[in-house]
Amino acid sequence: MLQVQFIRDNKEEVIKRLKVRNIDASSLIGQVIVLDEERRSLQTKLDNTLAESNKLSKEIGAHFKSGAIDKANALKAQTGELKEASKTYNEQLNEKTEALTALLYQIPNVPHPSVPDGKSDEDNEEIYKEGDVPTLHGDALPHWELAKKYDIIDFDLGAKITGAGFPVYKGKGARLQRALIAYFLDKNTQAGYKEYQVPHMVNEASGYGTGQLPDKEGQMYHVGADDLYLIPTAEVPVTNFFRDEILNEADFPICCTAYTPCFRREAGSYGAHVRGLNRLHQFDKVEIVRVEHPDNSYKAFDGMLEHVKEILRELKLPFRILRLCGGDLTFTAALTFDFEVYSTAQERWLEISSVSNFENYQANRLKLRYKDENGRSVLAHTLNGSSLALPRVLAGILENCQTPEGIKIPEVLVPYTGFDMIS
RNA sequence: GGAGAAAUGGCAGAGUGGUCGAAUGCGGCAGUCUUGAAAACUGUUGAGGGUCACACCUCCGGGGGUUCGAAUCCCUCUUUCUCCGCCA
Repeated sequence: MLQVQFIRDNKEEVIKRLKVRNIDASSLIGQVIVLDEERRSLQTKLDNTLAESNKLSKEIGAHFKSGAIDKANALKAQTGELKEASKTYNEQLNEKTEALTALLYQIPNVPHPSVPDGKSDEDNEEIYKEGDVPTLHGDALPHWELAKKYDIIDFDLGAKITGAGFPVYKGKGARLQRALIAYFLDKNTQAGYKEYQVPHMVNEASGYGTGQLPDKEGQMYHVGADDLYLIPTAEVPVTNFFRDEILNEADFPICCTAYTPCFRREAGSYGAHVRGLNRLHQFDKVEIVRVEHPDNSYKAFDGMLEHVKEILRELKLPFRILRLCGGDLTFTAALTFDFEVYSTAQERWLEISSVSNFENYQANRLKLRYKDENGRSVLAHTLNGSSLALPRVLAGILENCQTPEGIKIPEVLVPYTGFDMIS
């Protein structure tokens, strides 16, 4: 969430920049400022009451010690009123604080100045394109047909044992998945990201920390008996490593990578665009997460883009990069670039990576800070990106690398798969 | 799953109702000494709110309670450790 202090100091700027997201936040912002003033005024009243009460208690103690029981009891009689007052102030203060927090949760991150206006994904700006779209043979198939033809992904079997959106990978398909995971992790660790294996369920506090809760509750699978959530992305457990931490400047940069399955309920999304691997309830992803000094976060962001580019280049997949417009930007991000691979057989672009800088928006929820040179606690910046999401990369490979003889495995993956052709 | 013990500042560890935001040691930082370093010595060193700055307030695993007053007593939750059971 945004810092109240920041909102107070930059009221007009915040409203102006939130307009890029097509929202008029002026009323929300106004309420925040009023509530914060009320909150602080109550805090002062409470503090003063408590101060008086503390003072009396000390005097009572002193009187008891010196044997002046009468004086002590006389003072005791005075404390009741103060106690009542502080109780009332405290309740009011809690109400205000809760109301303020609830409001702050409703305000999305302020977009970076470079974020273009726009309403939907159609307004995203293509800023980069690389790779040649292959010319496929006449019988080219979409990946779900190829998956069936070569018996490498079984959607029906997944539906039988679990439900729609939970595919079973078989034989060379399973091996190719494992190869991609290993390859991505190797690329990431070579680039300086530290590898982690993390729990696939998180508690409520972690959900709040990265912003899945309270708003997107319905998008996560919830295990009621133990009140845990299946992670929708490794971003959640990894970023929450740093919840309530105070780092040193020397700790930067912090670069993490983790492979996890990702679970998403994706309620209400059906139709042609979710066919096959395009949208799943469970999929695999290798994620990169960075915690950075605010001065360095955009440089780190560029570095992440280059890193993802390098991987796609090695896989020889045609891709483009989009700068998301205000309307398509996720709630917590200040700037997001999406990577899309061109699916030749489907004749459409598939999103395979999303790289975002959250600036200090997540850090404020997480209370993730560092000590600056003056010894002050300052919020750090967090960033993350997919490097990469498996299903659509797999779809891209299957569709773009198909030949009449079979699927030709990209060269860099062959050491991982142990085969160069699926036929 | 059953029985018991515990949770205090970066770490270790005192503190069982008032003068405790908290002894002491280690670590960190600054200084003295030194050509420099080490050692020694001196000082300093948790977080949040609040203020122009002070003052002041809150925080001793989380939440609630008793009391004029709680790190200290009570309830509850969580976590850790030991023993038993089960188990990949």
